[in-house]
Amino acid sequence: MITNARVLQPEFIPQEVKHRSAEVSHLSDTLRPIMTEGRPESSFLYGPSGAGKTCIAKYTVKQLRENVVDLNYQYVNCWEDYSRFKTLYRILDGINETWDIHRQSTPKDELLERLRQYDDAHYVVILDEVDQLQDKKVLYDLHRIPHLTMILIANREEDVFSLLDERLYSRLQNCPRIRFNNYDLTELVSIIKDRARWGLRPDALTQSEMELIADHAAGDARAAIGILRNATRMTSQRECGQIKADLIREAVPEANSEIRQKTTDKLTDHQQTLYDIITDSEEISGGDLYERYCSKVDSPKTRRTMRNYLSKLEQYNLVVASGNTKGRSYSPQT
DNA sequence: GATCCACAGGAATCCTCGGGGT
DNA sequence: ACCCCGAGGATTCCTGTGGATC
Repeated sequence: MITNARVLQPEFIPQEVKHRSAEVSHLSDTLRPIMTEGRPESSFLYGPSGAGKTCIAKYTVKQLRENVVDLNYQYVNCWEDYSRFKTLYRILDGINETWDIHRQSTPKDELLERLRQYDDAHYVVILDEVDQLQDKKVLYDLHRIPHLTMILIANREEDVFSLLDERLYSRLQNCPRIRFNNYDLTELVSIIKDRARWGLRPDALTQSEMELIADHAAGDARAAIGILRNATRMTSQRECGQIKADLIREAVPEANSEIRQKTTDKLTDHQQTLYDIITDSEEISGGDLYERYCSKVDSPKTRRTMRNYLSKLEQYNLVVASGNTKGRSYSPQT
């Protein structure tokens, strides 16, 4: 049934993208000075998950690379490379300058210094999930690197801009900001149709099943492709040639928990314990939470550390906190 | 309204780990 | 073998906030 499994993978970038031509041309206009040896501004893409931000950023840079003789680029996921060191390391890695860097042994800001000395083709760096960066100052430093242009990506504008300090804010506040909205139903259907066309046998998926997937994905293309991928896998396991509606419905919770699993995998044992307590208890106050946490683990961390963990869980969209000071409570994200 | 309390979260400091240099 | 250094996590200390109580 499957003719090309690659197109069902989340990181697949298609040859052509649909429904985002305005965003693509806005971004490529911003980057255009590269072609004339100028220095483009950094830009900022924001919008809900699955709205195509990462895909469009990669796609646009890829297009540009096909038209420009020489252009380096690197994709950095700030969720994974959240510290200053890791971010800079990843960026240097994109221009093969890490061959002799051994973790902490390098002097302070040697990495930045090396980037400053970089004097080759223009370098475009995509910083995805930039709100997860621990140290926003690295953005300021990167901003001052010659030949380097950043494409910043985040869910919400204010998550990034509210955390910037004065200097950086004044530099970035006028950068092009490109807003991404959720896909509507027909757009999602046509995205699914393309993937099915590229990756599945022609009769594997009917129009009404595509609409069902799109409906469950609620505007989120990543979710839609996840559902399609899972439904496809389940269908082929049952040695059936066609993806049926009931299997799609079955694939929905699986796709959702797959996405959640990806984030909870990144939690430490202590964070996981806190998360479990919160999911078990529906809603819980900070004090009760700490008590239960202490009774569950051997050597509990301090209250302050727990608060750090909680704000991390909140940032990861795993829990929601309601209330400000006294009487604040935590509940699982629905 | 003054006081107390529970809590949030920023800043400074401490602790630990891993790797290099001597 | 020893010391030193930087990074990053955890802890300590602190200030601020808003509800509860008198």
